[in-house]
Amino acid sequence: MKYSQLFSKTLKTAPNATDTVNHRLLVQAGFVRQVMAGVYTYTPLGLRVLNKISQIVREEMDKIGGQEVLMPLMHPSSLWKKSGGWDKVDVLFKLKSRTGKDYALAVSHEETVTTLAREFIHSYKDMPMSIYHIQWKFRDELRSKSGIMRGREFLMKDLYSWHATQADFDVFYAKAKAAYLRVFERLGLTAKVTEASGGAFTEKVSYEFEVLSEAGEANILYCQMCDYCVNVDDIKTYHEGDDCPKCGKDKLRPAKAAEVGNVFDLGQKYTKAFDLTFIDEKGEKKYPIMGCYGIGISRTMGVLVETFHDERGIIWPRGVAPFEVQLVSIGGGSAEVEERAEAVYKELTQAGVEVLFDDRAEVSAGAKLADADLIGCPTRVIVSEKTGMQVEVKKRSEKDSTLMEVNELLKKLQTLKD
RNA sequence: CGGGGUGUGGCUUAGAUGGCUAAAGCGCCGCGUUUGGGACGCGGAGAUCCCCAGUUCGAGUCUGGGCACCCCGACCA
Repeated sequence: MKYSQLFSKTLKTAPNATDTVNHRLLVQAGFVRQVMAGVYTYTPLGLRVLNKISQIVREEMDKIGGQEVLMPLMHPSSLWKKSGGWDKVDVLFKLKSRTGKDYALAVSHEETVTTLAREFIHSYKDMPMSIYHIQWKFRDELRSKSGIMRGREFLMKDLYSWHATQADFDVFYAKAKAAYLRVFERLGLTAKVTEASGGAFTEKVSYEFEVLSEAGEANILYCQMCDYCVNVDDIKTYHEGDDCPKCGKDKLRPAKAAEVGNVFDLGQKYTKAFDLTFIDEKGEKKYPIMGCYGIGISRTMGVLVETFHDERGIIWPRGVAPFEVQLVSIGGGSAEVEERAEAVYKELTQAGVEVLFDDRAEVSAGAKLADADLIGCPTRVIVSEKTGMQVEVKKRSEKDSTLMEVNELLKKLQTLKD
């Protein structure tokens, strides 16, 4: 992609009315635009990141046997009346059709998915089964905030699983937790498995995946010697300074964190409410055990910016960057530099490298470098009169740059991929 | 939903006590000079001053109502 052709452009002056780093940088660098409170448009640049996060999540869900589906945003009110959510869920958006019928916008998809599963799950042989989708959710928050970290509309991956026995559920639950940790590791984030309440979903303990962040809303207590972590807003048993209940080797420390994922043991709550039954080996009719597992895709994008940035801009981890390389030509007056940069662009692109090529001839070197830092692609490549037949390569996260041949650069990029 | 704040070209803002053609920087268009950390000159386009009422000879400015956005809190399937 050539910067001159790119739909979005960077802003020189920071946007007004942005409370958090992710909001300011994402707007300034041109990844998102706010449409109204808590609702955002993702530009081509922003959508690339969202898609990369989705893809990593998708791969890990597929690995544990999840099958991707796509369920709708708009639901009939009957679905929500059946579960009680129509009256109980205060953040539910409700709407009326022209003929006066009631509909709801998806807060989540337990109702829809359980209804769907009734069609296909009839026997213990149909389980374990898990399906997921990546779809927008709507929640009528009293106050959205923190940029894309708490929107009224947000992208979420939600997976649902059904099991004939609790033991089978427990096996899958552990697999799902492990998959979540792999997702966040691939995203470059350290997520703590955190004990929390099940909210309106279940009486049981649920697990949240929390990333330490000042922009987060969760208050957690965690142990630095082991992986113990608890959400203190939900579970008030522990206090700051208490000995770790798991390893006992350290005192619990308080921190702010952002919830990027969660897993719930729903038991038979929804299978009973929607009368989803199966026949077991003995011919007896039973309700499956159900689990649900969410990852906030758009929130995670915000958390990534909160986690990876400096005073100049965003520093995207390799796996989620909109482009792997930002190629900058300096000395735009020179036809020779232009030609060489164009050739490097072609060579990298043809080798399968995703390149954002700042081909603007009339823009000063300083402006281009500042924009490259702001947008935050992991690798910056400069072609100028100084670089001769080589290119200057610098990591966004590092200070020093190196001159090298394009071939060397390609080899290096390949190594990073593996 | 309670409290506080803000609404002026695409963006960031200035416009005391009401007054003449609404100002600047950035961005945009044209011409020229520039090109290793946000260059410069000259010329130009672009504004229903959030909306609706009202007060007044006269409203971006005052009054009332509404809407939107932001912050703090509450809420957060």
